[in-house]
Amino acid sequence: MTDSQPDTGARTEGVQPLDPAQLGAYFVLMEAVSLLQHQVEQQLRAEGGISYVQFQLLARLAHAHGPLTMTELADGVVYSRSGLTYQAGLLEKADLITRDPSPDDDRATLVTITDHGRALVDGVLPGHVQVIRRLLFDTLTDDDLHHLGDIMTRVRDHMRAQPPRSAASRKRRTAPATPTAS
Amino acid sequence: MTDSQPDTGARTEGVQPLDPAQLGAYFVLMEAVSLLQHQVEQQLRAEGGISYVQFQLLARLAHAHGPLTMTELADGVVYSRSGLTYQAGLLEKADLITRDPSPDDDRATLVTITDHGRALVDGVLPGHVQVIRRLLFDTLTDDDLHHLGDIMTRVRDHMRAQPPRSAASRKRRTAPATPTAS
DNA sequence: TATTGTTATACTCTATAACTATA
DNA sequence: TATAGTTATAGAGTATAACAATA
Repeated sequence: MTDSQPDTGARTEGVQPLDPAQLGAYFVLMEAVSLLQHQVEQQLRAEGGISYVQFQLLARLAHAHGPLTMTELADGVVYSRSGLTYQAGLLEKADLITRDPSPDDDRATLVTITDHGRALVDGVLPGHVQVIRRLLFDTLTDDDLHHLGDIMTRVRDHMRAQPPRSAASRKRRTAPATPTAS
Repeated sequence: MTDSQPDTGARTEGVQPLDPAQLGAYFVLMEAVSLLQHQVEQQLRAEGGISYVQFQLLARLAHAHGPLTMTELADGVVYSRSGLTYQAGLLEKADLITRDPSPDDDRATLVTITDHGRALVDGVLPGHVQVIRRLLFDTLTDDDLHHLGDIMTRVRDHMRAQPPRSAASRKRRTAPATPTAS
């Protein structure tokens, strides 16, 4: 938080306020997911010694058919290149992944999950599933479930299709390079 | 991440795996909200110089009719007492809140939002609303909206009613586990 | 020139434990 | 004894900018 307040006055004139139902839905969504994230982090930390970000990276690698480049791996999980390098460094040190130069593109790094990494994902998954079933699915009907999946898929696709907001849009997803406008 | 892997073997035998629709809905939910959180943080930081947590605290105070104690303020927003003290310190330093001893209970601290704090919330809200409308509500029908709100309200209430999971349940969560009118 | 990835660095945030003071 | 809050401190994570190497 900066001491002086940045431009609060971004062309906000004439903005229609959300109706209470919309605002309420938004806040409840954020609150519920925040609680869920917290519990999920606890479970992953306790049973696997990893964060949710690390779990996502490992799960993505475990699900892929072969190695992924750093850029492919980052997509949607981490929002800065250096952030991914940091996480990859931790995962490599823990022998959960390996990094090797790509034969196709000498700039690229290929990331591969190790047997140890797969074992960790497999070991952690049942407990993970238990948590999300207990917290999320126990209160949902089949109809709720499908509606939720449908809604969030649409929302996600919509957000991914959006041009990176802050003007300078040339950079790809991994590095929005948003110059803290002020 | 620890070097040695903690107990992965929490009684996970016989756990029914989630079906693909459930797992998919879960992952999409987490991904979509993560993207949303990121965009929202950007907007708040750029236009108000505050984080989402700080925005929540200020919004809660602005919405309340009077001052709140630290404990009341923490509810659901922050998961450790020291975390709240830290955030309150920042907000106080920026003249967005004040902290005073409570006349009713000499152990308690009463937190009050300042005019500056209210102005900040008011100034930041239109842009905030723009962002969530553009990212979230533009793709949702009225039916989606109500279903989403309904679902997440149920999920939140369910999670708040859950007993603190981690075996050693001695410590009360920062949150008294009481519904928040929305 | 643009892209891939790493490094150095500074900063924000969170959480545990020890502590004070009051109920 | 239990609760409210603060402090000290340590650790995890993130982002920016500068950099090297390749396409």
